[in-house]
Amino acid sequence: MEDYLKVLNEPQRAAVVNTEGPMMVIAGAGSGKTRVLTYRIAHLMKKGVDAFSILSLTFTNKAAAEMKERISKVVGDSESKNLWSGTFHSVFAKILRIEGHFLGYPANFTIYDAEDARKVISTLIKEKHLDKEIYKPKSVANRISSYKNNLITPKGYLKRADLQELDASAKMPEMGALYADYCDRCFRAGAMDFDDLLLKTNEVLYRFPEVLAKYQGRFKYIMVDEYQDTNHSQYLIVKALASKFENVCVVGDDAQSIYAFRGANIRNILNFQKDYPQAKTFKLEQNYRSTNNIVQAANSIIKHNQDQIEKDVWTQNDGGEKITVHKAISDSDEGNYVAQRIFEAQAQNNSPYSDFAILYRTNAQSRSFEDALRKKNIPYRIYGGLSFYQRKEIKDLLAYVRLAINPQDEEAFKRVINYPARGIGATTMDKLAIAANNANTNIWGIASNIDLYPQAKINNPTIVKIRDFVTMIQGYQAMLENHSAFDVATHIAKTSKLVVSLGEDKTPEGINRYENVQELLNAIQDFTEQQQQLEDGDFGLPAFLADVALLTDADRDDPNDMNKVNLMTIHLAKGLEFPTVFVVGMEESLFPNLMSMGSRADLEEERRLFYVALTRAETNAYLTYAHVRYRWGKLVDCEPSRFIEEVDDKYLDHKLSEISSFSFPDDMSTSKPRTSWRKPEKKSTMPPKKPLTPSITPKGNFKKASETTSSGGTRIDFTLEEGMRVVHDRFGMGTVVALTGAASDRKATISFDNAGEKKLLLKFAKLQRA
DNA sequence: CTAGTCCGTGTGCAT
DNA sequence: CACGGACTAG
Repeated sequence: MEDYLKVLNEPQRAAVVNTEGPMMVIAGAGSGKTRVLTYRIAHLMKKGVDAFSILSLTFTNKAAAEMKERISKVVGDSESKNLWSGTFHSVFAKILRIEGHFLGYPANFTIYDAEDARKVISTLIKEKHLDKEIYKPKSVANRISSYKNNLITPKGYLKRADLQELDASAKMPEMGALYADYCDRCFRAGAMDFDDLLLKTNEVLYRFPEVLAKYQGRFKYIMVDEYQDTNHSQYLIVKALASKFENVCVVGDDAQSIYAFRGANIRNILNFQKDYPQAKTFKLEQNYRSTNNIVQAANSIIKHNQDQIEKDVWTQNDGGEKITVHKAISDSDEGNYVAQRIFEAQAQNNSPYSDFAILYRTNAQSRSFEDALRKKNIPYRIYGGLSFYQRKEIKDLLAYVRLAINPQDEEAFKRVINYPARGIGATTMDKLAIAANNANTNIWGIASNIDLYPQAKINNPTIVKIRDFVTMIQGYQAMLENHSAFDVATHIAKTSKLVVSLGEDKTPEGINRYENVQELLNAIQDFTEQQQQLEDGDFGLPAFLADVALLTDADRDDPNDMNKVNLMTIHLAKGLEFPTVFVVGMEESLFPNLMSMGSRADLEEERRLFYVALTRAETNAYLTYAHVRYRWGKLVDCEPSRFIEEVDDKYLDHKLSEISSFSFPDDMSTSKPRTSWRKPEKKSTMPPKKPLTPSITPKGNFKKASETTSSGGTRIDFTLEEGMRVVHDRFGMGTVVALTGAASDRKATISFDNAGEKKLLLKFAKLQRA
């Protein structure tokens, strides 16, 4: 048991031991915030507070899991087990599964992701014959989302003349009706979207005093991380839950508020003192993460913002290297430069690849870095973008699962009713939808009682097909009770013919899709096994599906992904740190993004984003930009970002790319030296670069799941024997203990060095000989 | 009803 | 460029 209080500095210790009453911790970047949160919880528990009465809200589920692990090292496993921690969305989804019935939702309600939500909206726009050029589904969705995050219900909307005017002046007078219908459709499908998870939590807390009392009484201590990124809806939940004991501790940094676009309200942190006049405030200003050079450079950036809480981030760390600024010729040259730096650093210092992070403003920028890293055989992992669970083939299979669990789920129904093709097409779907609207029920209500709705005018052969489909889903439903998630999922995969039809596609993309589905089944198998090992585990499919929609790429952490270069957006990098960070695409209209250059507030948020990016670095930071880059499939000229100039020049080291051997493609007239770079030119200390070929690389179109490595996944091409050493994609190294079954049912029991003993189906497990 | 093809439109970050 | 939606031929 470590003496945790000794390893803390003065303000950190004060924040940990001050357990009673409201308090706010303003934590500068790298100031040991996580440590404070962790030890504060541990400290509470050592004082005898039951973990059961502590609620801890973090930014990612992964952060929550890590925190829990660290806490259990101080107070023990059995103590920390009952701690409630996770993201707002996951914690309150759990509460809504218990309390949602007060609002008329089933416990197994579906969580609609952004795609589902947009499809519902598109359907409504079509049904209402609205002009989809004006009512763009995406902007309608954004508006609805912002209403919800501000707790404006469809009824509330009718009272808000200002909002109605705003929508009317955007030529969307039907916005209110659309919003109301959208809510109805979700409700009749037994579905909540992401915003509902917060909105409905508020609703159930405010409308049902007994529910409020239950959770107020339970959560005696509440901690909220990244408070600067909470929106109004989240703010109200915290306020309601904390109002009995008022032991609420919020931690944040206004300088790192980067989620205004999804409703985060920076005033939540700025006004905390007003909400709780007796609140104590602690400031953590000593940075332990970065070199002095990086800390000071970051300070010099954020100074340009007007809105902020005064603080002085400092460090005792060494000065360190200056930040390298590099101008690349093109986006692919930028990729090559970064890959080359990583290659050299790796060769010289033998640093692990995972020490490096490439951070960009937009997901679309990942391409050139993937290509460059792949060329050099440098392993990497991409976070975000199209995450695994958003892939079409994955969502298709999960749609069957969703239907089995909640047949009311209309988006799932529409997704798979005719996939694989069963002769139920658009015409029939239209008839079903109309019948559902008329009968004020959902599509499943019609389909499962098709005989009761002759007015739907569906012809007999089609009725038979619908009945077959319904029977199939009901069969799945019946299995849920007493079968494991893996059993049901494999059964669904087989009998729905989905996997068969995927397997027929022999194109590289098709094979990829097939493998992704196998990987999903693997994940379900892992889940089943893990749950079976727990004494109170729930290995059913509903438990698996419950928070699948809320998983992010950061939460999927495989041992095998350990030693890889990290590629992600700056947003996703929040809360992380790396020895070496490349902030790439430092160009006007990319970063700051064109969309954010309209107002001071938006621009300040971009600047905070830059601050976040730079403060991820521990020892080395690079800022790179390109002279020309492919955007929308076309070459465009770029100007260096204003943010580079905003960094105090004494912390920077400018390096210019040798352009001599570069010849522009014919279609580019701009061979004029566009040196808008006005800083005094310093002689580059870098070794002269090799002549560059303008590598307009052939687009290798293989982007698999969230990762791609130079060595593709290999099927088993050797004979397994007991005692053999093998490597698994996720579990790492292990020894074969036993082999059972035959053919496609052949299983191996493998004792993994770090992941314990697992029984794996060989047709799924991608094993390699060690 | 299906499957294949073309066209046009958008790409900002994300629970 | 890349995806989804619309259109058209069987």
